[in-house]
Amino acid sequence: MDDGLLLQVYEHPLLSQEELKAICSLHKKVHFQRGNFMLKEGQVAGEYLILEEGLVRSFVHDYNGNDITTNFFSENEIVIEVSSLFQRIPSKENIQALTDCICWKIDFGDFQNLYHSITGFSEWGRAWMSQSLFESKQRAVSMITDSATERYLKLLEEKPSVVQNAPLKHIASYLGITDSSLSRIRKETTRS
Amino acid sequence: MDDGLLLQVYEHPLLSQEELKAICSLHKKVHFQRGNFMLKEGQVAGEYLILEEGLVRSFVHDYNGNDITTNFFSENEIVIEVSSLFQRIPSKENIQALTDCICWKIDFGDFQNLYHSITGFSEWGRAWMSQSLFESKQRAVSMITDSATERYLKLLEEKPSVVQNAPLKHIASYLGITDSSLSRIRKETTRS
DNA sequence: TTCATTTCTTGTCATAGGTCAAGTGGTACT
DNA sequence: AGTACCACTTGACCTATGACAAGAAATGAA
Repeated sequence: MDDGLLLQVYEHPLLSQEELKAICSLHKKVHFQRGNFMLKEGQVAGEYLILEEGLVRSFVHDYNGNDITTNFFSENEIVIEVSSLFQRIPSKENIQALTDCICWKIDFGDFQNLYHSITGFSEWGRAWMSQSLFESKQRAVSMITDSATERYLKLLEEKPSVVQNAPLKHIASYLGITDSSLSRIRKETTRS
Repeated sequence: MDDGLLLQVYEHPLLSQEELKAICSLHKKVHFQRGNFMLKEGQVAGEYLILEEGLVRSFVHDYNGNDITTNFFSENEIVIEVSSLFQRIPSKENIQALTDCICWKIDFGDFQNLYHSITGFSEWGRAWMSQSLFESKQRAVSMITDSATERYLKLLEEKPSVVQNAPLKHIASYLGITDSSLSRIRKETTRS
């Protein structure tokens, strides 16, 4: 099994080589085509994915039916809807492949067994989730303190592959602006 | 020990009465005076609190030195800086009592012992954290889809005690607007 | 009670970004 | 080749909210 990627994702001081092997062996390779949904709102997530290749977004619908991109997932990242997976409730979010994707999948049941039998794994999981929470809070603060242009430039720096590969309208809704505005911002910031 | 509050907070299908007792017995009552800091940026959190009485806020500083309130904690809520506590890193946030407070405190070491010895407790913790993550993501979406007035009305509905007890400037920075704007919004929406 | 300080309100004016609508270029299907 | 549909750009105008500044009202300390 070609699991270099997984070893990197699960790297944690409390996890031994044997434990890592056990964890990795429960992942299966899966493919998604551009446009496919990994999770649709209303479904209960039964697994999560580790993205080896491709670009993914999550989004919700606002009351006007417009969709708001809530996150982008790039290579080496965990693609997951946490509330649905861990609280066993229907997802409010959709998760969709923006390009063809290669992923490693692990089922919730297998995950649970590891989580409750390997101390280091539950530590890893908690650390991962606290990092996600931190990033989410940062996003909210950025919406308050940064201008649209600053938010765009930050995204460009932190996830250049998103800016290069995602349609402008998805990037715009992620940044909290209209696509017209993003088009103007891009024009301004490119001309240098 | 008067632990009705704690029993309510730790309510979870996988936790037995004995386990709940063990968990509650590791909490100690502590008091804070209005204005006191429960955590300052730069410190590593060594505990978390359950708020029995009072009102608390967390905040960060933006690059102009202004502070941005990132959250309010009301009675029965867990007052915590997740990243610092679980990743053992210095906090970027401050946590401060807005009124005199009565809390129940549990130390990180005691928490860890429970977390790794009681299956239901690690499930409870994960569920709690995934709920926090959900709320944080909702906040980011609300910043995008809702007007300032709508955000204010939502806060009023969800946490009326905050609107009644927190200074206007903290509420304003939490909502992502200036205090002048909030003052006008309040005037508009009150006149009914 | 007085003075100082903070909190909140209100006014005027400025601006980032929204709305709506038209236009261009690309891609896919028939 | 023609048609339909996206994705993106651009223009003209509008609006919510910010910036700044001056009061008023409340709070707290001496």
